[in-house]
Amino acid sequence: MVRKKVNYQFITDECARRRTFKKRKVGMLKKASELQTLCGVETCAIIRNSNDSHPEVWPSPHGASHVVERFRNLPPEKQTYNMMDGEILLQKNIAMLKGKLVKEEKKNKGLQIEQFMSKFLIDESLDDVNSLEDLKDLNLLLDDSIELVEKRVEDLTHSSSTPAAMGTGS
Amino acid sequence: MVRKKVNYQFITDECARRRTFKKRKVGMLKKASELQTLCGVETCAIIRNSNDSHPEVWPSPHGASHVVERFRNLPPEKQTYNMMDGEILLQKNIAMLKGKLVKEEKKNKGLQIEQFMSKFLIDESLDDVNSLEDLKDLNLLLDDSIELVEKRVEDLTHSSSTPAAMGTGS
DNA sequence: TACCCTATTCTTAGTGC
DNA sequence: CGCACTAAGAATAGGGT
Repeated sequence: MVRKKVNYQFITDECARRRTFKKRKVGMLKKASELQTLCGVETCAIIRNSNDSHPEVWPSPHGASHVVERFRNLPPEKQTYNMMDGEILLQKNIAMLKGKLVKEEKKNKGLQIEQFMSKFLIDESLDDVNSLEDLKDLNLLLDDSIELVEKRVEDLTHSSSTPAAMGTGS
Repeated sequence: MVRKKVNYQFITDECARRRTFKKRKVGMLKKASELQTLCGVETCAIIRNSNDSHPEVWPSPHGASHVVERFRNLPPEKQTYNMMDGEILLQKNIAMLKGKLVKEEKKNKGLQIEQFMSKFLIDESLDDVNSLEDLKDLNLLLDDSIELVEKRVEDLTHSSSTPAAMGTGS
C-alpha cells in the first residue's frame, strides 16, 4: 500500500506526525510563496510547534518592506493623525525590540516575528476600521490578562514620568 | 488545452490573476487548517491584497487562546521579569485596542489582527532568544522609521508625564 | 461575478536507505 | 536525522455556464 486517503484528525503516532508536519510545513510555505508571487499580494504564514518554542515564520522580514515603506510615504499630516498614544507606545516598543536585537547580535526567530508583526500592526492602524464578528470571544479571552497588566502599567506610569532610556542607544 | 504548467511569476492578466488568487487563497487556508489539525500545531495565515486594505486572516481569534493561556499561567515572578517597559507599553497598547474595539462594536478584521498579533508578540517575549540571520536587513529597513517615531515618542513623553487616559475607560 | 467541470500538475503518505 | 522514490490523492488552470 502506498497511500491512504488522509483522515483529517490529529495523527497520534508521533513519528508519522512529525514526518507529516515537516512535509506539510514546507508545502504550506511554498503555497504562501506562490500565492505572493503569482498574485502580487503579501502573505505571511506562522506555524507554532509546541515542541519548539519559536514559531516558523514566512516570509523573511523582507516581505514586510512594503508595509514600512507605505507608512513612511504617508504625508506627515496623516502620520501625525495616526500617531495616537497607543501607536506611539507601540512604536516605542519596536525601538526597544530593535535595541534588544542589536544587543543580541545572534538574534532569533521569535524576535523576527516581533518586529514583523509590529510592523504589520502599525500598518493596520493606518487603515480605517470595518466590522467583524468573533472578536467578542477574543475580548473575553483577553479581558483578564489585560486587567492584570494594566495595573502594572499604571504603576509604572506613576512612578516615573520618563520611562528611562529604553534600549535605543547601546 | 486544460492546464498549463504554472509559470511562477506575477500573472499580468488581471482577470486570471484574481481568479487564481481566489482559488489559491482557499487552498492555502485549507492547508493551514489541515496542518493544524493533523499535527496539533498552531498556524496563522495572513494574506494582504492591495485591492482590499484589510487582510485575510486565518484562523479566527480562537486560535490564539493557547497563547494567552500560557502567559497567564506563568508564575507571577516570571510575569514580572518579562514586564520590561516595552512589554508593558505593548500591553497598554492592547488595552487601548480593546477599548477601541468595544467602542466600535462592529469591529473589523484589521483590529482582529492587531490583537491577535499583539498576543503573539507577548508570547514571544516570554521566550529566550536564539539566533537568526536576515534580521540585519530588517534592522536597516526599520531604522529610519524608528528614528522618525522615536522623536514623536520623546515629544509626547516630555509634554505629559501620564500619557492621558488611553482609551481604557470610555 | 460565482460556481461547475476535468485534464493535468502538484502534493505527499508510505517506504527505503 | 536527512534525502530519494513513487504512486495515490489533492489542488487547480483553463474553459464553460
